[in-house]
Amino acid sequence: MSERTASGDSGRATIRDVAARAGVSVASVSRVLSGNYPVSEELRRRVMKVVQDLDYVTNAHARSLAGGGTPTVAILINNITGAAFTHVAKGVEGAASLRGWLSLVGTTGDDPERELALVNLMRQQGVTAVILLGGAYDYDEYQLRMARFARSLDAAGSHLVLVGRPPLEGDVPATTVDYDNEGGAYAMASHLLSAGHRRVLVLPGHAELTTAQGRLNGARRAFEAYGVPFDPKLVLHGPYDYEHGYDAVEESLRLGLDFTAVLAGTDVVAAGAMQALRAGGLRVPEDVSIVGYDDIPLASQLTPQLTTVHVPYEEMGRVALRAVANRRESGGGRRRGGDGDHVVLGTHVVVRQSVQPPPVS
Amino acid sequence: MSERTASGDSGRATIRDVAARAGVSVASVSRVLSGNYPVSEELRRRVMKVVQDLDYVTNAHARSLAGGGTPTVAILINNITGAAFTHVAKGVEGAASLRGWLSLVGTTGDDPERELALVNLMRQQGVTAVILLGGAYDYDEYQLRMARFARSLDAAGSHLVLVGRPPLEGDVPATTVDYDNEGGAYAMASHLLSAGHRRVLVLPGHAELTTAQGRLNGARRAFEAYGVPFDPKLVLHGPYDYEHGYDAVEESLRLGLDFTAVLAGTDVVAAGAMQALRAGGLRVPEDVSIVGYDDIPLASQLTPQLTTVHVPYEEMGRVALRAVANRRESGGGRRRGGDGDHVVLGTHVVVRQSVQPPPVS
DNA sequence: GAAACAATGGGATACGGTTCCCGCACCGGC
DNA sequence: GCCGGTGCGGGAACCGTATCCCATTGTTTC
Repeated sequence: MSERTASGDSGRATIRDVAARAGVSVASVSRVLSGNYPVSEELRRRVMKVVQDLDYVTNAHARSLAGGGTPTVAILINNITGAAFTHVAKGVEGAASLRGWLSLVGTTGDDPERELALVNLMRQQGVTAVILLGGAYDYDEYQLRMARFARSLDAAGSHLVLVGRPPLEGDVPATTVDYDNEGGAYAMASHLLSAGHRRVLVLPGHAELTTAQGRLNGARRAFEAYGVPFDPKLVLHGPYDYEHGYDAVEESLRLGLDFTAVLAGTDVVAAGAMQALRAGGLRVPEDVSIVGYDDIPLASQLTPQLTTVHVPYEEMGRVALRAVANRRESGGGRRRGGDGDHVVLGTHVVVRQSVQPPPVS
Repeated sequence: MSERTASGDSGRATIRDVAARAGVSVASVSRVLSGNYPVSEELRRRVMKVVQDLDYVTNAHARSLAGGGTPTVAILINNITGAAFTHVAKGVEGAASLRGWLSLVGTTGDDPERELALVNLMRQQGVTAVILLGGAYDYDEYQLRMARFARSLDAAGSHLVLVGRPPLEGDVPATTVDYDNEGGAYAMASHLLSAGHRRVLVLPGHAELTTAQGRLNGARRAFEAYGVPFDPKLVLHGPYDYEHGYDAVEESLRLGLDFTAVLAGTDVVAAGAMQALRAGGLRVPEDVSIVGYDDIPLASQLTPQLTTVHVPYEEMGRVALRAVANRRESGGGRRRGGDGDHVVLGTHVVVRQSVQPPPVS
């Protein structure tokens, strides 16, 4: 009881403690626990007994230093409580733990500094991949920044995955999992147009956000396809939140803008817009129709239930993780430019109750 | 270029590579990077130059093996996309990264097996604390199970934190961060009673869930205090989701149950209930009043805006992390039973627009 | 019956850092 | 001019595990 193998020792038990107590070598304990080496039944029993007595678990840090270790993915997200991308996180986490992988989570809060710090922190952790969630701001510097991340992670044996943003230009070692953003917006706008709406208030989101740009483009293309003039004065940019939806509609009503439908950039914005319409004495959808984007649970919980664009967020998360896993299994070779580097998932309109033909004036 | 210090080497650069390239010892590089040892300006420059050239980051696993390492907390949650407890996660993560700590996230999906597996996985990772989020099922086995977790983590130098559930009985090394659940329900029910409601449909949640039990008890106590008979037939148990709220109310209307208000176990349940009332041709709050619990963003986005109980979820997360940090700084001594082991945060009613006196019949 | 072989356990080393301990150089004071 | 002190850099011993390589034992084959 004088040695450091004393069972009452503070701190956690080591593999040496187990070996000593079971009267076997350290190597044997390791082999019993790994299970990838022939071991006699007698030895296994002896070791497992002690493992349970000591409530021993292997030290993950030591294990990964020595070569093994559980793969870990880092999920970087703007805001955990955000509506849509938490579903992506769920998809990633679910697929990861299905394989016994771990998930680290970091929130960037839209702060480039924090983003950089987190990427480096994750690089230190030796994560298998860093998965960046959510639309990006289309600044000039952005492409360079991401390319730097990608190369940096690649050099460290890790990998960058972009989810929900456009792919990087040039020969950059990164994977992108995207959805047909513009196509969804096109379909959604077409739905309004075919219902007879001609003057539509568009709330696409922040002008610099890639997501918003895509949604606006899709809508505009639909108008062109229908030969309907697209009025830029009916486009109001702003953040993807309830307040913006409310304020934008309230302001539009105050200014007496003429519109019979609202094309909101997200379901949450649609919820705010709907509330403002009601506050202004208008009925939805009898007086004004309204559609959203994302198809989060909220959409089917509003009254009337919201017609919106379904985005397969959770599936995107699963796809992202699968891409990482495949890459790892196939040796992570330098087979860039092939498929698999950029996956685009489809979107579709979910018709509910918030759209009607415009009232006859 | 024959040695493994060659710069074009695959895999990440090591501290040895940096040392060799800078022509200094490994110890010096470590000291420059740690910054906790006097180093000449000349040496610092030489080392930092190489660090940047090689884009070197220290290996977190090696570092924590050797003693240092960034503290990491594990957040275990039922469902990332769940409404209320993601805010706790946000609070934890925010407070953690403010200190440079990392957050691991795992989802249990209400599966005890997965919970156990995750706790062990986190123990392997040597996390500073495991933070368990969300109400618990009050099975007999539960207390024993948690006590085992607590001791197991404690023995490994880690610590268990329970958030949003009642504290463990007996001398167990765990910290609990709780909110005044029953008090909030009492206040909420009182609000309905003082508005004149006497027959209230109560949807507390699953009967076995500690959260639901507390909310039901609070409501019952309020009825007693007001001298109003509490009708058990008006209590419907079920999951905390939109569908349950909808179905429960629909069924109640079908059965012709007599009530003038709905006391929902959560805001999401209230949303479902509200929808079902409308579907049944009833107006809210003119015909039936309705209240929720949690005060998630959804509450103020419903029409009418929901009167509910505010629970300081994000703050609870911050408090949980602060408790862990304090414990760590003060040596994590065995000062159990003192304060700080159980923190209870207050709740309060947020009055909005979903409550009116009952209609005169 | 001896040799070749399969099965299984042990010793030693490597993984990439941190930190203790020591040495060297340069300084001022008596 | 010599000694003690101070400032700073290097060598080496760990941290806890996986695994390579070798030794031992029991078994099969000619």
